[in-house]
Amino acid sequence: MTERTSKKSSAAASAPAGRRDESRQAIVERIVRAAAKVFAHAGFDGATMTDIAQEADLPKPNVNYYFRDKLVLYRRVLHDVQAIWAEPLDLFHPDADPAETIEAYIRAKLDLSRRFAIESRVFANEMLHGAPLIGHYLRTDYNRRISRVWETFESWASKGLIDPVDPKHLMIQLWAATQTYADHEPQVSALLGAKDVADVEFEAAAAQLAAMVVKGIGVTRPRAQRRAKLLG
Amino acid sequence: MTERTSKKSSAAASAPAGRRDESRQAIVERIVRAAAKVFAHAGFDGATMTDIAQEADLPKPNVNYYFRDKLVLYRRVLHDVQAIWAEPLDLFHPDADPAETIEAYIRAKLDLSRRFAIESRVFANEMLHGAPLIGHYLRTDYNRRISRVWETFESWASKGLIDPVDPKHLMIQLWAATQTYADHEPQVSALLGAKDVADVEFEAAAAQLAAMVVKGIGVTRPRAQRRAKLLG
DNA sequence: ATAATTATTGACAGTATGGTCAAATTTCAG
DNA sequence: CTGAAATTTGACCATACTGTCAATAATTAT
Repeated sequence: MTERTSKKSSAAASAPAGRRDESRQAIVERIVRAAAKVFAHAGFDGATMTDIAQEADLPKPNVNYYFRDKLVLYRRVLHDVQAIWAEPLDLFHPDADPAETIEAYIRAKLDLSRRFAIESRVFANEMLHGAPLIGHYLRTDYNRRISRVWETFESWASKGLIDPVDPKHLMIQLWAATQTYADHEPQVSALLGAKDVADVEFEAAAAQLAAMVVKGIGVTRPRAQRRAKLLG
Repeated sequence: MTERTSKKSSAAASAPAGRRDESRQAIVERIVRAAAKVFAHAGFDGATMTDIAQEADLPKPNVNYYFRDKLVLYRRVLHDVQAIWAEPLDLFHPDADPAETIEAYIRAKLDLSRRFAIESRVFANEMLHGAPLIGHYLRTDYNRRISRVWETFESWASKGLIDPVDPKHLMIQLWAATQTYADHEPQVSALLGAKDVADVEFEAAAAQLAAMVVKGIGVTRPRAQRRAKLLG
């Protein structure tokens, strides 16, 4: 993810022909970061290239040099965002422990909300506007990836480890409950009396949500014992 | 909410002096509805007055005749939205039944998501952009109104009717879990294999969420009996 | 009827924004 | 050192959008 100097066709090595690749990477990343910030705060239409350039501390045409137009830049941001958010789904395995898995998932999602609040908002914005760009991804890759989750819940239910629940609604609701700490920050902060998202007690949120869900879907819990056996 | 012909200062009655009040009301409402639709789909910056006018089937300057500028129109939309969403909070009373109340709240919120998906998205958008306009409302009126909820949970917990939970996190998470059906429609639809929000099984979503929460926070349930007694 | 008030609408001015260009400037290969 | 490729940047153009205006029409009070 850092080194990408792929095909050095002949010999020599180093950069393609005109500039230190390192700096280029750094600049691109700086622009993407700035763009994410601006997009998150203002939405696609509200974000101006001037704002993004300013945030990246670059003259405006320079941004256009690295990203042909605003849409390309937005796509790039969205791509990065999407990659971040797909990961916690992989926690679900048919033979994983339900309580542990659910708790880990909730913690992972809440952790992302805390650490990547900006990216979360970009994603939410895209969703709110009908997902014109990532709609296809949702209906293909994402759906494929999450099908593992359905299988997992089916397996758990058939083994009697949990109540029979519709995992789809559960996952939708968990997604929402965890994202909201980033996406609805003003409301969350107002309710909790916190200054901003950095000031929120994520640990408490995670613990309570996990406990409620685990208990609420009737997870049977041989957790402590099994864990002890496996680890010690 | 329909009739509003308040102060007819002198006698005669009817309109102020130049036009049928009825038509005016209707037109204003048409504009607001159109604006909500466009704002929900495109956000404040993405929405153009031209789009709004077109959606309302009016020439553009006519919109500006009824609403001085875009911001005033947006404020009006936001005001209506906010009024809709505050209501379900009033379900919470210290001596109400926890299971019934929570279930009713969840159903009410999900029903709003279904019936007022557009308005929900306008609200979400405002929140996503830092709530520049309703931030103050959140920190004052809304916070005052929701304080009743905290008292209610405290009362329930002290009576041993529920586990001791932090109602703030619970309400935040419930809010999110119910709003998401409107705000993240593309994702929800993709997961459920539904065409759109109208095609979603809200009944299943509500029932499962309510059951999970009620069980998850350890609500003791004399519900069926008490209810039977009260109703005859 | 007549004047006053309210509403409608085509045309337009002012501004903001996205994206381009061409002239520097820097970097590197040979 | 020299030329080619890459990069930087100020100036600029075309477009889109907001809000206004003035001319016109509809409506009502007197």
